[in-house]
Amino acid sequence: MTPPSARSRDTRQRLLEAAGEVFAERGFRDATIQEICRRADANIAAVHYHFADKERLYRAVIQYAEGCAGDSPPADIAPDTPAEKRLRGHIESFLLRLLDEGHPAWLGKLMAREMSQPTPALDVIVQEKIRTTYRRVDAIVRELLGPGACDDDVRACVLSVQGQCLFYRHCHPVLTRLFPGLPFGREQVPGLAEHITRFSLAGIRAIARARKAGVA
Amino acid sequence: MTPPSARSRDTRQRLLEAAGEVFAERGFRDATIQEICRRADANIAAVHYHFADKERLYRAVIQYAEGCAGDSPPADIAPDTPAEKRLRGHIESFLLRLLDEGHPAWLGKLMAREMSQPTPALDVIVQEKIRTTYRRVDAIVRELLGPGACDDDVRACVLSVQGQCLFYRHCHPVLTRLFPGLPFGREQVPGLAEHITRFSLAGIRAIARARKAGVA
DNA sequence: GTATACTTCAAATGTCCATTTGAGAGGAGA
DNA sequence: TCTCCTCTCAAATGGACATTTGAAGTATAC
Repeated sequence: MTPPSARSRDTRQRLLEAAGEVFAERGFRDATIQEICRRADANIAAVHYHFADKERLYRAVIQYAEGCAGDSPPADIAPDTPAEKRLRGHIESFLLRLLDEGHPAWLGKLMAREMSQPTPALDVIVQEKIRTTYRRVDAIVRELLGPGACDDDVRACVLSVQGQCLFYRHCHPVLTRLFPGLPFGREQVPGLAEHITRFSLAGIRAIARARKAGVA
Repeated sequence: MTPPSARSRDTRQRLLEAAGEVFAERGFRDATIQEICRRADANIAAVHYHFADKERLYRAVIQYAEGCAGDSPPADIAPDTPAEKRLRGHIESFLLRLLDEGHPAWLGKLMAREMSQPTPALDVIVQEKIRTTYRRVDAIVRELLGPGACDDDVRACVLSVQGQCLFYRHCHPVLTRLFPGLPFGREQVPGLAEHITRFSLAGIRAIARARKAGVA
């Protein structure tokens, strides 16, 4: 047994990157091993040597992606920041992850794909990533809604916030067709975050008021 | 030349319905003609006889779907209804179209699929359907925002509303995993519509206020 | 330097489907 | 009844890919 050589790790790495791109662009089924290997500049058989088969390659990509984008709560935000600012911070970093075309550009796309067209990998993703993000937003919204908030209201508000953000990823193809001139990339994130935050804060406060009125 | 017989139209029809289901469930690529024909109780070759090939079958399904779900603005709402009520009406009927598991259950799913994973058919859909829906919401939001509203604000608000609605379709697989007990089907539409309307009305008003403050 | 395990390679192999084919059923009109 | 269509059927055909194979190549330990 020899430890994996540098060359081997290299090929493996290149395959993961290339596969991430291709899976994100085309989806699991439409992605071909040939194209992945072409982009990774590797032999067809390399995939089967390093990952056994296409499905396990896909699983490895998902794991790799999860590792890349650490949990990344906007780390530069102190925990005692007011909830309004934390909401703004979350929305901005979430949008950035979704719209960024930079390094693991494919990460957001891949996740979005899993959400609307799940493979067995989704179960793992939900457990390990989505739940964490959800809890963070849950805490923020709960604080904004105030002490008496019922779980249903909290959940609905969290989903309203996340829904607004995810829209720009899921419906990107529609947006580019509906507004041919307008860009929806990382440049637009601050502006979008500003809007979604303002919109959502007002929404959350309205739910809080309605709740109190209803209970009283 | 004999006009298409009743039997023929029958088979064609059954194929369209079955294909709609299967395409919605599995996507264009993963759907197999075999399964479509099995569900339609038709022979494999029937697809090629009636539609020439898989792609043209798909196009026919899209057209058929567009025909089915007419433009369906909540028709029972008079045009002079206040904008708040019209917003509520739109949200409810839009959600219903997205979450309904009834007759053309696959319609919403198919559209959602096109949005995040477009085929060439998306261009047509945008032109013929999405733009229409967009314009309707645009008018409502514009009225709510008041006369001075700039186009950017209107657009952002429209997308916030649509984003919240579409979320429940696009992320349905995630929701069922994140909240295993909770249902997200047509039964839930009134409650969801209530929340999204309240949330969005407050959001839109906040944007209107911010606009005025910024301009003044 | 050579033996051994790790890694790459090009060329099969096999499978899953879309698509084609040619032979018939069924029905309307002469 | 005969004939010409329309429509259905079961069995090929063919292509696109994932996967396998066995022969090299390459590094590392000794």
